[in-house]
Amino acid sequence: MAMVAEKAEVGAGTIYHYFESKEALINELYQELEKKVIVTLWEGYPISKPIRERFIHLWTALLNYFIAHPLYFRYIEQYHNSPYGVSLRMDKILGKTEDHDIFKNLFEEGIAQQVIKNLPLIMLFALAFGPLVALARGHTLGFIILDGTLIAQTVEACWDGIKR
Amino acid sequence: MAMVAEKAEVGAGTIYHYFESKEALINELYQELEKKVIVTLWEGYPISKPIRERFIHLWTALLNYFIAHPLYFRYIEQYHNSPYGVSLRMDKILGKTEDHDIFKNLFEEGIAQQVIKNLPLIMLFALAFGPLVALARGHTLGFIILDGTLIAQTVEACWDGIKR
Amino acid sequence: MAMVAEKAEVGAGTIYHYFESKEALINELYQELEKKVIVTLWEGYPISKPIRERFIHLWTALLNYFIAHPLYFRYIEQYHNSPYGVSLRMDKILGKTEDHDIFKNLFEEGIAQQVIKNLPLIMLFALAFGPLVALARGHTLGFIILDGTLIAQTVEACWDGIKR
Amino acid sequence: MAMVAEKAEVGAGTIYHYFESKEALINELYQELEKKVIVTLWEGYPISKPIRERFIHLWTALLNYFIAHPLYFRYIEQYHNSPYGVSLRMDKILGKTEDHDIFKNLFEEGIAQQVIKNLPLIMLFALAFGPLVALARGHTLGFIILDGTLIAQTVEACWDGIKR
DNA sequence: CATGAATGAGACTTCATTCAT
DNA sequence: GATGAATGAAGTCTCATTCAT
Repeated sequence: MAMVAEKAEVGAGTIYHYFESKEALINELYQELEKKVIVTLWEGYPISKPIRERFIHLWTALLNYFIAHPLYFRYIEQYHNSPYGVSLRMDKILGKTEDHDIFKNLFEEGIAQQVIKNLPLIMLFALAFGPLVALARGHTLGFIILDGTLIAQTVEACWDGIKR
Repeated sequence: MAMVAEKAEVGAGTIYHYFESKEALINELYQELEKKVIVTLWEGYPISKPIRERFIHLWTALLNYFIAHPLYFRYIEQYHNSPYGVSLRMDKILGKTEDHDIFKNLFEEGIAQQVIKNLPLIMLFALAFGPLVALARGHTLGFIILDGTLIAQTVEACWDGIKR
Repeated sequence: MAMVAEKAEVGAGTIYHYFESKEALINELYQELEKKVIVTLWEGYPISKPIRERFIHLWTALLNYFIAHPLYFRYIEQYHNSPYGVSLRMDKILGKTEDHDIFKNLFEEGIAQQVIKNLPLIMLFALAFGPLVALARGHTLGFIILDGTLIAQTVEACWDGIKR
Repeated sequence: MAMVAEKAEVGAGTIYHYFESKEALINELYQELEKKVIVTLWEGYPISKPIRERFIHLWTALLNYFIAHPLYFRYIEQYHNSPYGVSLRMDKILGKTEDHDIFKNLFEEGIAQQVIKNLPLIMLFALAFGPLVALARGHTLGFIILDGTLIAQTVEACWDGIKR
């Protein structure tokens, strides 16, 4: 908190006018970032195009967003792997938050159209986002430098993983 | 450290006869776990079978190991997402540790035989292990219950992701 | 102070237009409550009746007032047992405040008439108000429920303590 | 806690090896003081003498103890008037602690022998200890200087208050 | 070797007070 | 006069590490 206050150039106590506790600050920041991600996903979403194209759009948009905002990505990831994030996680798995809905709907439609493998949603999430997160992390930590070609190849590979 | 000492039923200072610091303890424990994982991967490894079968063996063995030892998995994952893990990670990417070699060799052979997509190794790792980690985490946190069928389907999907 | 401002439905800073400091607020509130107590004591004071009857009136009126206004009592008691109250207390002992005067005069008259024990005033105060405060506290905290009979018995007992 | 540590000439954290929290420290200290008080009360207790003499012994011993240990008295009193003390108080009223038992037994015997007024125990406590506490406080704060004569007169007056 | 009491920097949080609007 | 955001010292507590026994 001391560091946050210093970066914000305010007194230590000032933070507590805006956030009830450290925990509240962490949660609210997470939710703010999540909203931004959702907005990004919807931008230019080809709603009437085939499943595959829509998937590629979403996946690519998400990865690009994380690449463009490495701090956001690190924060979201740390949050997910922290005690703060666990309760929220349960809700998400149960489909209570908006951002998962985009993918959830896409996957369900894909299954119905027999374009996507008939696997539990959670497996499809794992197949689609597991690699994405691994890549974003690798990029953030400086292990890979992702360019358009690589991203295109990888999203294609992910599609191969989930498509029928 | 106090809790570790208590669990170990030794005095707080005793730890420092065996480990130079908390950081050293954490690192050495990680390396110990990693060795165990490598041993597991080699058990029953079908060294002369086709790439695909070998991949399926390794992937399945790894996931099963994590499912059987959720505490090991949690520790390894936390370690990777912590400051302690970052330096080590660099070394790995550069191919300095054994466990990556198994996969590295497999992937390189697969690329050479034109069975596996010609992507940078790091992308293949992401495509293969990203989903695995996501699944293991979901299982550890109680969000999914993985059975043999589900695992078989998922490893197949991962293979679809990396195969040519 | 924040809570006071909220209860008063004013801004936090507004308090400082009316009171110089927290300490001043506390002291002024105490003095206001004390005035109210004194007014109560004088109500229906049987000025021409015997010492005993006057004592019983005052004692009973005071206890009843505290029972009727438990928040006032708690405030007065806390004040007395706080650093704020100590300086004021010195003055009182020295007879500088009005409310003690009522009792002081009564006691002095009682001593002169040889109706009350010839003890230092401060002992008489202790004998008369010590039990009263203990009772009021017990009532406020819910340990006793005082009714007219009990109060009458107790004031009689207090009189027994100070009478010759 | 900082001041406690300094007085004890130990580091701030050291306190927490001996007491789980500030609250625990406060409670344990209180209980220690209470034990000392009880020991004092029993010293030279004239167990086979009349009620009156026993009462005078106990009352005088208690007051003398408080006079001799003003810091103990201040601590005990502050404790009683603090949130820490309230829960304990309930138990006491219900007669669960030893020190009240001495007086409780004495009072009950006195009531049975028709030597003491037939009032609820809590009133007798108020009549006996209310003045004692007031005196001890006055002494501690320097408002009175108590000598043997004064004490003897006051305990007699207290006895007048509770005796039949 | 083993112990565990001691350390003290640093973490989160509260709160009386100020001051620009 | 009124506001309430800002302040920062001070409070309680934690924890990796040391060292005399």
